[in-house]
Amino acid sequence: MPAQARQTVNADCEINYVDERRVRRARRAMKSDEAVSSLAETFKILGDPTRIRLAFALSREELCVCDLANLLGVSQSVVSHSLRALRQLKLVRFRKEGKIAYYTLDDDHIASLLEEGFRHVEELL
Amino acid sequence: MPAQARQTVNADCEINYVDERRVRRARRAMKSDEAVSSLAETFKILGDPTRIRLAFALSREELCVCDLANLLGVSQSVVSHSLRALRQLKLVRFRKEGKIAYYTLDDDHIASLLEEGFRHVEELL
DNA sequence: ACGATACATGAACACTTGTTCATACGTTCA
DNA sequence: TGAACGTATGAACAAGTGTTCATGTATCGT
Repeated sequence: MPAQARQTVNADCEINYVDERRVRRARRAMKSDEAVSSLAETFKILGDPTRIRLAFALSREELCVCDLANLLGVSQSVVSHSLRALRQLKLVRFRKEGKIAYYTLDDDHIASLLEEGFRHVEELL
Repeated sequence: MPAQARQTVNADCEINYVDERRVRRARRAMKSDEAVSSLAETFKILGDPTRIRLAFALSREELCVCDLANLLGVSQSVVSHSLRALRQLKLVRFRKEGKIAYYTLDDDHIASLLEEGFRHVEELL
């Protein structure tokens, strides 16, 4: 047990068995607070069935708000609010053609994220 | 405009311009409700800075609860509660050695998810 | 056996979130 | 210009969430 271990201070466990090497390696690898909280917001937005279905559909097809409401079987208001959330995080983008707004995924990373996520959960069924 | 378009019914927009082909393609590609809500729960759990840092650290190092608390600078209770959430979704697993619980990521998909997610957000900084 | 340690958990609270309802905005068409 | 349509948004409420505090359980050293 390394001597420095005793330096670590935590209200609940001021312990002396801490594996300092592992902690230090983990600390060095850790991402910035900015990146972490930004990623947390992204995951939080995707942590909703409606928005997942929206994003997934938009990763395959460009669709307008009304099409999306029909596709998902939810109200136009829900779609609009949901799209706003996705828009604010730049997950989707849209173009307007007259009064119709056509949405698509803004980022290939998000499509990959969804693919990878579905691979994960489908493995557990 | 295809005739079937009129079949689509939605309280807010019973429209006739719907692009039926796109909607049908999207509907066919859509994942099952089970997969979607399961993925939503996974993202929801990861939609929190503390749990992201926990998961990310555990993707690099096997660590005990107290090490994690020290690493993240949070209370043992927060770590325990957070790990429980991750455990319930089978995102982490642990082994007990005496009174010490060593945690690791349970699934490579989750590590990929985090990597892909960080690539996404770091591109927007 | 006893105290200390490492971890888990339940309750309670402040805070956030998703949905609904109503309404507003911009565009098209007659 | 006015009505109908597609979309956006604000307010309000129920439901869910993260944190704290207190306490419980299991293990270790003495």
